[in-house]
Amino acid sequence: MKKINKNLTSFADHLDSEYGKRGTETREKYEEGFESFKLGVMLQELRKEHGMTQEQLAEKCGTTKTYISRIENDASDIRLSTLMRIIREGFGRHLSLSVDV
Amino acid sequence: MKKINKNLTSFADHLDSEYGKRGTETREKYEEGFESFKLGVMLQELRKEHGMTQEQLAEKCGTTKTYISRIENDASDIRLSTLMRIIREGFGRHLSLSVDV
DNA sequence: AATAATGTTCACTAATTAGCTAACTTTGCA
DNA sequence: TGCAAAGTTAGCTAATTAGTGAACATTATT
Repeated sequence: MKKINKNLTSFADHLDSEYGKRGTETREKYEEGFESFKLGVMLQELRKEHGMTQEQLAEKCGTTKTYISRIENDASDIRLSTLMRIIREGFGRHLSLSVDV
Repeated sequence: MKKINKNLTSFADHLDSEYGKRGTETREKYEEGFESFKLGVMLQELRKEHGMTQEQLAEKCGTTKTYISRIENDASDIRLSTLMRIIREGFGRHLSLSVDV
């Protein structure tokens, strides 16, 4: 079950198919660790879709493969500005934030 | 021109109506200051929709009105985990991230 | 199997957020 | 106008991210 709309990498969709809809047990379990794990997966997926190595991505957004690895493996929290920079400089894309119930 | 879907506060929609579609001059100008300004607006809107004061919001998510004010006025960057905490604890909602072209 | 490429971990520093209290300012209302 | 509530700003400290290079580990490739 992969992306339908190529123009939008919806992490919500990814979550739904990967962990079940919100409210289910597996999903709730996931939500608890939300901050500590989804972002790395999201970034790694993006990076691989773009066929880049960590080092190539790092160069594009002015950091190091060390840092990229840390983020992908959730060894660190991240500033919003840094996340946006990686997505913008690294992938030429744009981070959208939305708040759902 | 306000929200159509009450279940989703789409910031992208907000931006479109407020600053024009991406690519236009006003929007590009906005995008440049992206990190430094939209988040505060988004949080303030949310807070007011919930009829809360900064102090009430602060209490709910374990911080101070001082900090909420700083974020709303973009006097500071923010950690992703902190943003999520505010939205979760403060509004009982959930931050969604997506990456669009 | 050996080598190269890719990715992870370690150790450290510098920069920035987050937390806290108090003072100050603005806004709303009696 | 005057008071109270709400919001902003100013310092300061502690905790954490971001940046860096080197060493180590894993994965691919020949």
